[in-house]
Amino acid sequence: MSDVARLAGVSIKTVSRVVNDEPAVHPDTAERVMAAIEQLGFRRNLGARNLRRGSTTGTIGLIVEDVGNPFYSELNRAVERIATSFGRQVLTGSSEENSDRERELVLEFCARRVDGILVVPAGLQHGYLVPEMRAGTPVVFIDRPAGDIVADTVLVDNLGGTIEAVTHLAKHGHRRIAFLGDSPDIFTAAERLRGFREGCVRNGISYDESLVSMHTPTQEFIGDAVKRLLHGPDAATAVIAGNNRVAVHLLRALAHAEYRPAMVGFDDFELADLLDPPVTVIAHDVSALGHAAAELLFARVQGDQSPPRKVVLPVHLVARGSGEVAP
Amino acid sequence: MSDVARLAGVSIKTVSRVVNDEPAVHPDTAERVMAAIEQLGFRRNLGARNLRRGSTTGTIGLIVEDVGNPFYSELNRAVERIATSFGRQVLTGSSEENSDRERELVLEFCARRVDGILVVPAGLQHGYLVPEMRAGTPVVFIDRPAGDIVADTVLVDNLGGTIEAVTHLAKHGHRRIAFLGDSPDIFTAAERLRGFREGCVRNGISYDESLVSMHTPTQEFIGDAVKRLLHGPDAATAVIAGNNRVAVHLLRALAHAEYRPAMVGFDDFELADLLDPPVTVIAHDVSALGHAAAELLFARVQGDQSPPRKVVLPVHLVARGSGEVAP
DNA sequence: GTGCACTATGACAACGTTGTCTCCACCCGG
DNA sequence: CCGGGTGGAGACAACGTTGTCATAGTGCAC
Repeated sequence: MSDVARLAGVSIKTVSRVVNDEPAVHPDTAERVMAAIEQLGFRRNLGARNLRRGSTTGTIGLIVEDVGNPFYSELNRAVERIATSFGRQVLTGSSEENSDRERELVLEFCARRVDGILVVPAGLQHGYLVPEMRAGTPVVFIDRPAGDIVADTVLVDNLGGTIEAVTHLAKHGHRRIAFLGDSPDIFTAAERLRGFREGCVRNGISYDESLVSMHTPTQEFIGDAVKRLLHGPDAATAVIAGNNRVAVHLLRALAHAEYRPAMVGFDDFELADLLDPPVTVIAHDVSALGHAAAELLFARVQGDQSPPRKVVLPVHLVARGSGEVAP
Repeated sequence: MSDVARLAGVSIKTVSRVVNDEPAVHPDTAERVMAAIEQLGFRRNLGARNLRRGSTTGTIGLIVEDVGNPFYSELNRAVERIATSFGRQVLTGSSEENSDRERELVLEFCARRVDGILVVPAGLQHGYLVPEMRAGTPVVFIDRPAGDIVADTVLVDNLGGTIEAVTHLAKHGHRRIAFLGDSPDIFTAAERLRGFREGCVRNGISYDESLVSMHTPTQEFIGDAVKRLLHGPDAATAVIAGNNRVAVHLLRALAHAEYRPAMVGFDDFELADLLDPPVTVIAHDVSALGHAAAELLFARVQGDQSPPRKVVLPVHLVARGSGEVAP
């Protein structure tokens, strides 16, 4: 900046005035300055600017389990859209379902003085966030609630969705329904299992724990579960996949099976409609999830001091075929 | 920081020493300082630190067409992995295939003093990058080359891949092959079309322009193309989808067709193996693309001054069924 | 000619850090 | 008792900006 000032024969303050479009600069001077800027390829240093002005950095942080998972990348996109409309940029990070990594990312983002943080929490301990939030960094939890603090949260109706799935299968005559969920440490997985149980009760089906499998989904693990739960004389005639990862592995495990149970998945996914049979799912609007969370965050950024809010977004069953077959 | 210093009864420089783990601080003093930090919830301001030290900001920028597209989110993930290993964080942005937006994002990132930029370019004009690159911000182009400047680039073998696709179909007896590509303004689309043409020549098939359709893929447009190219007496017996978006729309358009042509897609995608028939694709390792680009970027960040490099990653055909049917 | 408002510009401090230099107290060997 | 080394700590400037205030020059009404 001082180089530009020297070249243009003005003070550095005048350069500042020009780059900030402040009035009260003579057009000729402004032009000289612009020329110097052009010639030297000057860009103002936003870091220094933010420091001096004490203003916000114009960035927000987004922490998800894995930015490469289509579910989270759709969320990412929705968040980015809102951020852009508020003139902010997005720092992203993958926690890999590891709470230490989550914490590391959050603190790093705070040190960078992001204007706010959106997080799909991996752990259940969020006390470390209290000083940050008190220091004025708003935090909104997405898809899963905070472990041990009260904070803004946007969720989907996991319970209602799974109940609906069970009811749907029961309506088509199924009495033995298996549930394959993600690790029970994950809020959504636990909640959906709760919904499964509740759904059984409401439909007069005795809840059978031996038809439930909760584990981080890998092809191998799901394959084993399929062998165990969907074969033999007492096999389940229908299965619910607890999330999109489980669903994909399950579909692959069933691909060459002689017998295909009825199936409903939680979370919609691309091409579900083109499979044979098309996959019935409990769908929810991931974009809406990101949208709502980001809107809430920016309300906080702009000074909204109202009590922490909890938003629960609706889900709906999309019947495509796989869930409508009789036992 | 001065608050911490006051509370601990030391100078602010000593606080700095403590937070930076510098030696030559008395353990008792350090403990007092730590306690004060804890009590006040102090976090050092990374912006100010970077300003003072003149060091890098520890961030890199990644610009893709759409962070929500699974192809780019996988790329994003690979980039993040490398960035993390270098202790950097990633700012992401979607250009939406709009070169003005791309430019805006790049300049914004530069103003934030990112250590480097990875970009899947939307436009063909990159002169605006010259001052930035001269100022020391390395830029690596991913998936598509820079329009009018020489710069590091990582591509996949679009030409070879499409030739292979044509050859594969020809080997299975097809002589009338349609090509559905993305907008010809996009480098990869144009390059794959070139490969299609070359593939026809090499296999003694006369290149028929009426069997080619190049357009931003929408369900409607692909549906029309299918009606036009794959019906009637002179219809194509096989079709090549120019990228993953085209493939998905094409599959949907063909889902309920009475006649299914043979098909090969460029870009692999999830569940391609579970469709009926499973989709034969020209696959390439998207993670490797991000990996290679990020590695190259960090080499530059760390001072590698060698001439700009152009890396072309191999592709390979994955025969799954859809491409192995006779006319 | 004097006073006043107004325009265009500059000097300087400050944002929150850290690098450099200096200072003081203490210990040790001679 | 003195000189020199060492360990611990502070004063100060500087990073690249911008907000505040001051200044010089101009035009205009009295």
